[in-house]
Amino acid sequence: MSIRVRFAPSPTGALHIGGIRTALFNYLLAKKQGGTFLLRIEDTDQGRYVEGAEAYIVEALKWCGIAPTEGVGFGDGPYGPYRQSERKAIYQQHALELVEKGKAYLAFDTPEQLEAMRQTDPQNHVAYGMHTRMNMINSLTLSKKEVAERLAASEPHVIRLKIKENQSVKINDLIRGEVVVSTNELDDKVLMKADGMPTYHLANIVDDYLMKITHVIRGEEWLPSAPHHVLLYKAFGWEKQMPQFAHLPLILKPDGKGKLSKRDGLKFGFPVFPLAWESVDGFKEVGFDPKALLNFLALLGWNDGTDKEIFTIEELVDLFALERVNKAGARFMYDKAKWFNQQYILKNTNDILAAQLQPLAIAKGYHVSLAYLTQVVGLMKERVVFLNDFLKTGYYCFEPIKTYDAANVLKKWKRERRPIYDNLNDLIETLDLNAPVAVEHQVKEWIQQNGLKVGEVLPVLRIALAGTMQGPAVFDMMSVLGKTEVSKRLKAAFDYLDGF
RNA sequence: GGCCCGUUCGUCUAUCGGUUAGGACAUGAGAUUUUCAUUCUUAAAAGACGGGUUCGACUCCCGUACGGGCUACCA
Repeated sequence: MSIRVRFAPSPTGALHIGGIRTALFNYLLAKKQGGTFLLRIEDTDQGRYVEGAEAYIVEALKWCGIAPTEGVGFGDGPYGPYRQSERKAIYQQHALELVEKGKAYLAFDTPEQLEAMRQTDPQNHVAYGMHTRMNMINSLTLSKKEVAERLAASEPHVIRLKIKENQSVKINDLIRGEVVVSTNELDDKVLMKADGMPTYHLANIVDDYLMKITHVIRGEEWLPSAPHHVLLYKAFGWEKQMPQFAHLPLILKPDGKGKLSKRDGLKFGFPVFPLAWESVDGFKEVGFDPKALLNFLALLGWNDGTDKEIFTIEELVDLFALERVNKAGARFMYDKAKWFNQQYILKNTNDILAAQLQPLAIAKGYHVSLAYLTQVVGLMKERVVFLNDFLKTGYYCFEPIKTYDAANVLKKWKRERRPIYDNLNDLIETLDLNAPVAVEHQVKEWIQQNGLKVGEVLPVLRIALAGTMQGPAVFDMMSVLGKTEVSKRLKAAFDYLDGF
């Protein structure tokens, strides 16, 4: 039987990289085993629903290249609908089934009454459960008649799972091994809310069962409620169909203080979203290659046991194994993420990079040929981390110099030499700039003939061509820029330097 | 507070009882280079602590400490 996994985010905003990694691991396992990866939208909290979040999730998964093959936004499938808000009746029916079986009960307590219960011992958290439920207002303490009356008056109520005492619940986690918890520690979780919507716990179990999910791969924050989930499977009599669990280690803030959250992007100054959200740039906007992002995320909590760090998605699919996922949380380090991107820039061919760069160049108003972009890529590749950097640090390949960083060069610039420099410009016009090695040879010869030093001429040329002291080899820049542009820039720079 | 999970260089990690504890990021130094970057060489850098088990423990067990998660009619 082929496996079925699911990514089930709640549309409360943008997905962050923690969610992406969860989706990635689901994707990898599904691909590796030839199974199905589906997207289910868990929109059961009407209060936290955010317009556009669902579309964002779909787009983000597509951009990352880990698109599900079934579910919301991906053509649905045989077990729809895949949006929980559209399955209300199913949950209602299942919750009632549990009530009838005596596994769950109705509770009419008001928020004030719940608060009063909790205040009976403010030091500790008092839970609604086996120790307290008989003091509360529910179908366990009320007579059948009273319950019927309250129902008839459509009094707000929830349905809670009735946890039996003195039992131990075992979770066999694929990553953590066996985790055992006593039911005495468990509270009577709400299954159906007063607004008629299910809670995560009920919806999740019912859907995973109905959608024939075989592996639940989710974040570690769900481990504490896993016992409830196991109990729910038992209550329904679905033990044999119960999926296997794998709770992933959390992705932590760079300072290690807590799990990474959506606000941390602003706080620490790096992207946490795949795509821009509410005017906060995502990895895409910053210039990440999604493949590099995925590669980085895959290594946050997983490795293949070797020193290898750069993996294609195909390799990840091939090598992935839940058994090799770590247990401890991993801090998100932006520097390492950048390094991965740089590696991807370096490993891509100039043609591929140029093609990726073209839309960005056009967006910036740089209407240049693909051939030219390919040359620029070759020139700048080794000093760039993001695709956008070609356009930013390499702007002088597309437009005239904006500012000259002439401070260092001025020491070497001597006004009386202007005629000699003009003479150099004349020389350059006679050369074939496409042969940088030869040009270098000839220019150096010229430098010698004029009694100058390489160290005093090249910096001047560099400033003239790029405006900055940093950058590619001077003669390579000449080759890319072309004779007309080089000549123009030389004249402009000489004039500028003369102005001091 | 309670429950659960975790703990190897600053960070991500390898090691599945016997290693000079390896790699990568970041950092320092050097080489290459007209500059920057790339590349290469190199340095510094770790098994939280205390008990066991064992001929032998980073590895297994227990405890402590520390960290994280959960503790909602949120997911």
